Amino acid sequence: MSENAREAILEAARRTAQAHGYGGLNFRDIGAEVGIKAASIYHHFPSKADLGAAVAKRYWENAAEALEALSTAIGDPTKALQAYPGLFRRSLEEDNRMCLCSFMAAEYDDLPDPVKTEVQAFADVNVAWLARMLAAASGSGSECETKARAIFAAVAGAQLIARSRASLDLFDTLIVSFRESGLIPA
Amino acid sequence: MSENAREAILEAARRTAQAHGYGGLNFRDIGAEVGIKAASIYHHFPSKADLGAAVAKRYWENAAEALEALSTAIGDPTKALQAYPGLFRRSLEEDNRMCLCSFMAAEYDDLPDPVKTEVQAFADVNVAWLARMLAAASGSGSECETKARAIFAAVAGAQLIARSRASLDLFDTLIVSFRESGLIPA
DNA sequence: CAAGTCCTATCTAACAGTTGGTAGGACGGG
DNA sequence: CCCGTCCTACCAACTGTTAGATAGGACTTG
Repeated sequence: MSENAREAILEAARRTAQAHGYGGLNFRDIGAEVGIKAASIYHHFPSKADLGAAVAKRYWENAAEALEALSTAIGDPTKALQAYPGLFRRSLEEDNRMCLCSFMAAEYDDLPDPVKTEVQAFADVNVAWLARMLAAASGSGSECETKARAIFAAVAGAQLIARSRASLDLFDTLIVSFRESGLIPA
Repeated sequence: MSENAREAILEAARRTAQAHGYGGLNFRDIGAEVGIKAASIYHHFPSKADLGAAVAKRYWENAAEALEALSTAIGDPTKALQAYPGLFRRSLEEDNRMCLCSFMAAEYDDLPDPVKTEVQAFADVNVAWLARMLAAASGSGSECETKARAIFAAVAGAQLIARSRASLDLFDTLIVSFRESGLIPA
């Protein structure tokens, strides 16, 4: 139960943070979920800030992997772009949770610096992937990164709004709307 | 100092909530900002939930007024639509704050029911106004409300992302991108 | 007018619970 | 025996909330 516990802590913390944010993280609840006492978590993470940063880092690393998997599995960049919002949909499917980094973007003022860094990395990873897909799909454009940022922001916003209604349908409708307007290539 | 104190409390709570969310609200800090002790706030609001609901309600009421003022001042609905993101920009201008209700949308799981209601009212007010402008601008369409929701979500997302970089420029760029893609009428 | 009564707005003081974090010991496997 | 892992027990800070007191003004009443 060495690396096992660490993994379990990270996983429990991620799930909690996706529903209640960084501020909603607390050692006792995480411990209870893992089957460990709160104080024991300090054996794996020296502080809450470190745990938060570790969670956020793992989060964007997993996102990066998922994006790579998506683009290699689908091949066609336009179709990969169409599948992109599905990743955000999955968080909503998991008990109406939201993207960890969107939540933390809201909490930005109260985040320890190391956590802020990881949150930004998540956005960077997404924008970079989107820009690559856009470039591959339309064969050009220095504005690819700008467009990528717009797609990222819009999808994050759709998730936020849909969450406040606990409605997957609303999320789907919003994405369709983005597609019809031309924000996301069709 | 009767209604005066109540006003001051609401104002301080709004400013705090726009930066730290509902969870970031606490009676002692609000009291200190107003120049009153925490316990005295209970003379004006029976509980934190009530204060939160009052703040959120006033927030969307003010938003509704601002939207009316915008559309009557500008006249042309297309130009009013173009000016819409400016309202969200203003929050960022005020010390990188964000829309109260976007923040609370993230905190949705932890919100008392009366607060949830007011948060949704804010979204409704925005969508209704946007739908009206869209209908007036393009003379038609039952999908106006759908489009309105998409614009609302995208602008909220842009604000969220821009906040996490503390960058007004980023916000402006995102809005321009929405306009160029056709999401917001040009 | 004076005295008594009430209301409003605020205070001090404390409560019970929760938080992040620390100190020091128990215990099992190599 | 010692090291990795976990524990119990605690602390100080902070939370929402309550109880009870106080100061001052307004109203009523003798």
